[in-house]
Amino acid sequence: MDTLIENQRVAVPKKLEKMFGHLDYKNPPELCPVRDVMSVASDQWSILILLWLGYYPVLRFNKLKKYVYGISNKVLSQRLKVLEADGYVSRKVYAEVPIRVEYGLTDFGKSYVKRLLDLTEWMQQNSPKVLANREKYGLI
Amino acid sequence: MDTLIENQRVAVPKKLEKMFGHLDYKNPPELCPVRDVMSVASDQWSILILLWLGYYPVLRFNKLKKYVYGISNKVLSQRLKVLEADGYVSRKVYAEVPIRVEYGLTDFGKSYVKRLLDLTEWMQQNSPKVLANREKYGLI
DNA sequence: CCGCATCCTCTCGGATACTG
DNA sequence: CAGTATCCGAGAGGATGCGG
Repeated sequence: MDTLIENQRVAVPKKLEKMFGHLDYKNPPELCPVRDVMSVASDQWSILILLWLGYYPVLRFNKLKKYVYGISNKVLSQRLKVLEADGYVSRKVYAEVPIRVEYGLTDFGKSYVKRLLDLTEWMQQNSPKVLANREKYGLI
Repeated sequence: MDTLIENQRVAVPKKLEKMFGHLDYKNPPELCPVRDVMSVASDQWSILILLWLGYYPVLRFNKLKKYVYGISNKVLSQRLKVLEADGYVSRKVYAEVPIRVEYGLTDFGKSYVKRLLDLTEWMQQNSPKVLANREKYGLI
């Protein structure tokens, strides 16, 4: 592009170059797999679900609902279905009475949760700073 | 808790223990700083904005709008305001005519984008797998 | 050029009740 | 117990036009 040269690039170019092949604004978003995958994997509720499933190897529907505080039946089952379809979550049904369904992470899901934990760990460590920033910003 | 012992914990306990102090379902979500910070920092549009600002050290409003393909005026300025308030983004106004406004990352923002890149890099590498999973799931 | 104000649409998500 | 079905309200977000 003509204007791309206007600005200098930051110093971590390798990663970025690779990333922005996909995020290039000339590619319509519906063709960008990263945005596609992201829309599922970085959804607020999905993150919480995945984290809890990372914590407990196996959780049943209502247990999960209790842990993912505030989530509704509808959203929980929606998210679980999508997360299963995308390969993060496994679902095992036991034909007992009453029925028992156990959710867990696939190996793929575990590998994602590992990354996710790095991010949320950062958030946890830095949340005081963010809240302080927000405070300060409000006062100016 | 009584029921916490029912399931075994996964093998990465250190990180998780720390995390789940905050994600404990006994803490209402509005008191959980991680969920709070996350709601801004892992928003779909915010991620794209931050990534582009990580790519170019400085971007003006309309340039940014072009790169973050599909975003509207309203959402872009909303997100920028919040991201600025939370300390990720810097905003510099030049009193020229016509006015010029330059957006960039703060050091804090850069440290977050670094983590973010790990995640999106994972997504980029694994998006084929996700799409394949999704495909397969649909066919069953 | 930046970005707010307005309007209007439309999807997401909450609550509840019900079934295999 | 594990969800689905239905209804409904809130609010996110798109489009546009204007003002600083």
